[in-house]
Amino acid sequence: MKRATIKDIAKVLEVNTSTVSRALNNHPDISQPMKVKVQEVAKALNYTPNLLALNLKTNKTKTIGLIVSSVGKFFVPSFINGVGSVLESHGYKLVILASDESFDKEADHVRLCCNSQMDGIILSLTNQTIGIDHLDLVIENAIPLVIFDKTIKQNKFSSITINDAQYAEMCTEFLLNNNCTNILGVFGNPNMTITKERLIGFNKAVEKNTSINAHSIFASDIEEALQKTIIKLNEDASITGIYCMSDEVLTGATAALHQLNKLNDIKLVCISDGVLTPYHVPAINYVQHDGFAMGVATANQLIIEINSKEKITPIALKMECGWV
Amino acid sequence: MKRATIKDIAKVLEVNTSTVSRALNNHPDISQPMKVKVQEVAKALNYTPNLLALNLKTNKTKTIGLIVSSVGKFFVPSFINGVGSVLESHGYKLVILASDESFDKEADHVRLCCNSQMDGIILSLTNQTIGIDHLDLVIENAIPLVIFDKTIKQNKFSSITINDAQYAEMCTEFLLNNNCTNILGVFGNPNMTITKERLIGFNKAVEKNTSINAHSIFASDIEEALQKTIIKLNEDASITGIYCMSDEVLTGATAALHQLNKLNDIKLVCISDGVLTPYHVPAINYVQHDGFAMGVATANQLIIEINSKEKITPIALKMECGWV
DNA sequence: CTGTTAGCGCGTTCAC
DNA sequence: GTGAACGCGCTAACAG
Repeated sequence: MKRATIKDIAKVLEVNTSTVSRALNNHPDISQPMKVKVQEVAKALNYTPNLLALNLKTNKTKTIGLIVSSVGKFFVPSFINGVGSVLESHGYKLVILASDESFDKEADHVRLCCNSQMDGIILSLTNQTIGIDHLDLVIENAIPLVIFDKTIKQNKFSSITINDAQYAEMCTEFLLNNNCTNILGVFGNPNMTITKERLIGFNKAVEKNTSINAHSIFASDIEEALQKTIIKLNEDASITGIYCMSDEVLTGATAALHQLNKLNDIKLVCISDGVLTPYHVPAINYVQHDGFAMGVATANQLIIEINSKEKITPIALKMECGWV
Repeated sequence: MKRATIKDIAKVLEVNTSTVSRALNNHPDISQPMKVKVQEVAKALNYTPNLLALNLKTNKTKTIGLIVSSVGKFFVPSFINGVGSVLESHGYKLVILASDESFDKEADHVRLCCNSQMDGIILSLTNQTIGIDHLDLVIENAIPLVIFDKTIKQNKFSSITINDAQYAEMCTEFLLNNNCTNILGVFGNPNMTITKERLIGFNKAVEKNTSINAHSIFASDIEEALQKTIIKLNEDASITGIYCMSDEVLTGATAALHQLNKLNDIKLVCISDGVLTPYHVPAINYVQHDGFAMGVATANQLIIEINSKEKITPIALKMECGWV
């Protein structure tokens, strides 16, 4: 049986479709008895509004696009859950688009979001992205867009991040305060602003104290972090503290320590989303960069911008992170 | 500037909208020069087709709904990437809906998918779901739906799973072959069919050999797995092998072994998506339940059913898993 | 209070 | 080869 439309229910009641439409939308002009009758027939016919027709009419889709390099193990899943929980309560759907660290794909996805008339976009830049000209389309179409976590310097869109340098510095100082005089910083992909910022914080802490010996390595995935950490620790056996900028590199570094049987000799500290980190043994100190909370904040900002009538001035929100 | 429509470009060329439409769709009836002119104006006006109007016309949305308990750390992210990679190449968008292990939410999301006229649905049941009556709506609307991983006995929809009992048995036998005579099985939420199946496999292996002592515990999250494993190991110090049915409980069990300092004394084996497991030290043997591959298979099956003209007879695909 | 009409943007008859 | 007209399902402006 084909899906019922307001036309069908209008036919049954021998009234006009617009009457039905207004009755269903509880319009004040419609009499109570009529409303009741319409409701009944609607229920009997299993009527549900055709959202596609509504979309066309209102030029809204109640859909948000989330463009992210990929749905990895860390941070992003929590972030998605955070975004999802907010969007759901506002009746928005969330479309996931993976850019796979390719700038072209990122641009494609942005285009897709615009062409599909999405009501908003949430974006985390790839490590290849060095400009935001590809987002001009978004501005032309007046689609609210919020950038989170991985961003670059810009002032056209709101961004939700943390103070990367500050927390990296905090972590590094923790090592120094724990009598580590020779430390290693394990960083992610060097192209990312987030990496550069965290490196700045690391160096800042190191430079405060001239007696410190510091190394740093960059790794784009777990395996690379593992290999480079092993090499570094073999080169310099006197390293006693490691700062990891993310859960991903932490996983590699931890495996390296395991393999070298140095898990109890070297102090670890990291910036982590805090989901798996609590299960590290020996216990590990970390600054919690809560993905869920950031997802919630990002989604909320996006909703604000969507609902705002006037053009909003972009904000740059730095979220607070706690020490665990 | 407002978005251009075929009307706008028709006005510029002083032709009818239908001419423009046909020209853009490369209809044979349209003269070559006209096609060229239309293309040019379209480009000049930055024209892109309004997908919303097309959706209404064709009753298709090029959108697939993925309903999953939540986007956790294990398996699901890889699965999403697998699904996404296939869907992208077919021009479909992927909407993520989290049911949060609530049957009501699952039913709500199914309803949403139907009302939004999604072209297909991919579903993993919550651990509360004991029937599929809430999917009748899907059948009425003739929307292709594929169930993966967490399912129950049914014959209305295609399902993509693994032979849970078989691989659980295989894992357990591995322990027995490694001289473990007292073993512990760590399982997930006991409501899930997947848990029951894996328990069956575990028990089957155990029962083959009467001299084996076996325990089993059930845990719905990492923390519970951690706590219960500790208790069990304290109760019976002679346990020398642990089978973990998933990455999640493995994380808890590993933490327990760490804490009890038994990591090198107890043999671990598990069914894992194989993303973090390779970094376990000491190395751990596992049957790889590849999330990405399952995502690809599920998406492919869904595409087949979407493209099929006739009603398809559901298949129940059991994917092969490799031993690592 | 309810009916009529028009239109969202596009594709598709059926004419000419 | 091109134009006119209609319809997808729904809402809003205008009547009465």
